[in-house]
Amino acid sequence: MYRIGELAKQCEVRTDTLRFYEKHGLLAPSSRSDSGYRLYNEKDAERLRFILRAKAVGFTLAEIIELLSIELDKSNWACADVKGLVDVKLTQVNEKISELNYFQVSLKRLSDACCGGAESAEHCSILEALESNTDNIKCENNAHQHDELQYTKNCQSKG
Amino acid sequence: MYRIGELAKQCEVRTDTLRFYEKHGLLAPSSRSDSGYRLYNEKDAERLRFILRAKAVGFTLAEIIELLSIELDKSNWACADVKGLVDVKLTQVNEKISELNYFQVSLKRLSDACCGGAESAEHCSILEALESNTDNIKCENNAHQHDELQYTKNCQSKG
DNA sequence: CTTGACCTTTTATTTAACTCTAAGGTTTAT
DNA sequence: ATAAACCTTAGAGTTAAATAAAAGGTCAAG
Repeated sequence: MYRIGELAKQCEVRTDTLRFYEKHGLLAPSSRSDSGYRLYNEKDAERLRFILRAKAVGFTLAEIIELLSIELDKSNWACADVKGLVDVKLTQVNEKISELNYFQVSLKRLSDACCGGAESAEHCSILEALESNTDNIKCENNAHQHDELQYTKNCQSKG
Repeated sequence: MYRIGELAKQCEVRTDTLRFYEKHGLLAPSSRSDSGYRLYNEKDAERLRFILRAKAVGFTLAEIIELLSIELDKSNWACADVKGLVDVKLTQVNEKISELNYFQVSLKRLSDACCGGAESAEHCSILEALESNTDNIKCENNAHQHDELQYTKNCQSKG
């Protein structure tokens, strides 16, 4: 039997987190001491590790509650149910990755167009792109005179 | 001059959002009507479009406030400052992508190990992986008997 | 026997970016 | 003139997952 602090340390979470999980129906200690302290047994600890593993692959707590309800009643669920949850999450993750990839490409394009030097931002390609249209970035090539390495490298490659 | 609803429609945001931006210092209408209605001019509209473009490449509102303060006082800032903001954001985006890629790979591995059929979840590879260790997934190959296509395809490829 | 670490509870705060509600004033079209 | 559509304000609610704070009880060591 572990007290809350012991289980928390073992699984590298905070005691707050364990109380939070209890309040939200993810994990309750199987007993209490005479003085009201939470007492977790090995099965509780396993359940916590299940939760943490599910979190580590991207599930939200709400989704983990679903997984746990299946886990505790496996014979009444099909593989299709479990795989369904995974696949829905996979789709969400892929969508988020797509969005971030778009950010990544856009930011990279902005960054590459800018010399990044000590020159005044008056002709900064980044600001100009945000002023008009991100899709059509002009390099600040001839806008300010300098021969900074990064600038030369970036802007010459744009023709 | 646009009233709030007009500008909102033009830029495909809600009036609530414009009031929200005003409260948070991103965009204030340059004047008010006699009856207190917000009146936005073309410059205000440009500023809103700047905000929306910055949002579209992944900047938070707090970061956009920084960008706007540079935009309004360009000559006192250097390209390095602007590019710095972009590059910091780029790093954050890349980190987030890495995390999501890890989720993606993990979920894919879970999904592929599971037959996804109508069989009982009692031997579901996904649940078993979450019970013990996500890194070492066993296929439910011989655990339940069936010859579902997906299952065969997935699990045979694992040897 | 007291100090400090640990435990209890309830309630509030955090972050981001809105979104909604309530209660009421204004404009426009019919 | 009246209904619909629009505008005003202040303030509360939403989501996710904790995290913190306040006020107090418990336990082991010295």
